[in-house]
Amino acid sequence: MNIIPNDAEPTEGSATHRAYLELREMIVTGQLKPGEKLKIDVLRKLLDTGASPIREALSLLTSDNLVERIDQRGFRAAEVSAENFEEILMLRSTLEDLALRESIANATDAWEECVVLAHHRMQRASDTGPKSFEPLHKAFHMALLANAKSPILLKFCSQLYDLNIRYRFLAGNTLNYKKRDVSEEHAGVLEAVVARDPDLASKRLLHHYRLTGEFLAGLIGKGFSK
Amino acid sequence: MNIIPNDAEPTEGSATHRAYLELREMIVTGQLKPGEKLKIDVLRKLLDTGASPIREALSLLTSDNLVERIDQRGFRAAEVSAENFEEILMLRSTLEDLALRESIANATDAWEECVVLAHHRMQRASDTGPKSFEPLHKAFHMALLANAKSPILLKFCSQLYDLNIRYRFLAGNTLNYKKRDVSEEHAGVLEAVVARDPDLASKRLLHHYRLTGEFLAGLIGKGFSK
DNA sequence: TAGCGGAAAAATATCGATTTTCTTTCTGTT
DNA sequence: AACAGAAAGAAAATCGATATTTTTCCGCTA
Repeated sequence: MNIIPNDAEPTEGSATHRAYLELREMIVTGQLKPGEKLKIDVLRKLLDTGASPIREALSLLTSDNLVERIDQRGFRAAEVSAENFEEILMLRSTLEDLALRESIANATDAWEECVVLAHHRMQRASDTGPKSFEPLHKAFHMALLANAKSPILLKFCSQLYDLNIRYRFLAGNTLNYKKRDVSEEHAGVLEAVVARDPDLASKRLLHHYRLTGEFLAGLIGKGFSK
Repeated sequence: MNIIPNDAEPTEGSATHRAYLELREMIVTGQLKPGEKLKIDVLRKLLDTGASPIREALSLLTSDNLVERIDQRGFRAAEVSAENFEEILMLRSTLEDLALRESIANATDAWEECVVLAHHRMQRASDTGPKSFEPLHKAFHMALLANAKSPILLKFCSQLYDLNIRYRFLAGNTLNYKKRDVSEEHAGVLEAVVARDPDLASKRLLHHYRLTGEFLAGLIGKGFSK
């Protein structure tokens, strides 16, 4: 990530790629609501581009479980539910546990430095808005796992991260989240990673997720109203 | 496939959906080779359809990790490697273990009947060609897991199944596979599931995968030549 | 002869218009 | 008043053509 992150989407990349990033952002942040119909024509005008890039971007977002595609009936933003949230939490716990252990097993100094750096950048941005904090938060979590030589696993984790963070946005602003002792929890995980203690690191990471899960479950309540 | 193939793809569904199924089949069976460039124009003529459905189908196949998309540089069939194979095997073991246990935990008579039925259908087709056997084989394996109330997990398992079976096709014909005691292994899993013994069922299922893995690793050798 | 632009060719990506499919509304009947 | 069926409207899907980008190939220079 660089300085002046947002609004930095001029003409780089293909129209499809830009549409992909924008739509993804809109869905994750809740700007496009769960279950909402995603009409090609509306989005086309909204993003000022053609129908093809939109369709293709939406097709790609289906991979990420952020968009549902119903043949001959268009696209819609993925639904949310308490069950879905639970499932994401469960899968994240399982898969990140796996990835983190593998990552630590392959530990190198270079990787360790990347993690420390990612943590520092996230810390530095902890007082700024979610717009700059969130990407760094994700970067930190992914950096923890990045040393696992398992591309598919990492892809799954990345997807689940996005699905999870979406619930944070849907549950309201993310300020409350940061009010919690998240900072300490992160530091704890980092410490265990630097100590190359897989059990402790995993324990702390999963604890972090469990707390976040309970926290969000509380905000969410039992049901979602569209 | 060949001239006048299954012909069982009339006009049902959208052109995109048909293209998706055909391309997927071609990649899984190795008709489109790993790493091969997938030129829109070639496929367009091959499947006798427009460029849009092809592009969209390829975009959807990226979800399944069967196609790689490089922005502004087109699509290609996913690469294969010994590491990739190992990873798939490892993830499958982990995730199917999870799913199978959850599935058994939620066991109902109706589900049990579906599993028995799927097994029977697969058995009945065990002497026929892979063309009819393979879908039933997949159906059986997915039926085992289907009772887990975890759509995302099941989707992952389904994807990993396809990725795995691709290696079987790439390693040569699937006849050798069936020569093994696969039939007995399947029966063993079924038995344990009917007995609702999660530990035994999982143990047998993972054993089945481990054997298949070793078997394929032997065929594959260390490297893949394009 | 290796390396370096720089056209020409090829392929991708995108657009605008058309066709097909779904959805809603309207109408006549029971 | 309720409902089936038809017709109009809306939206998705697809096509054909064009614009953009990447790749290839060739001649030039050092």
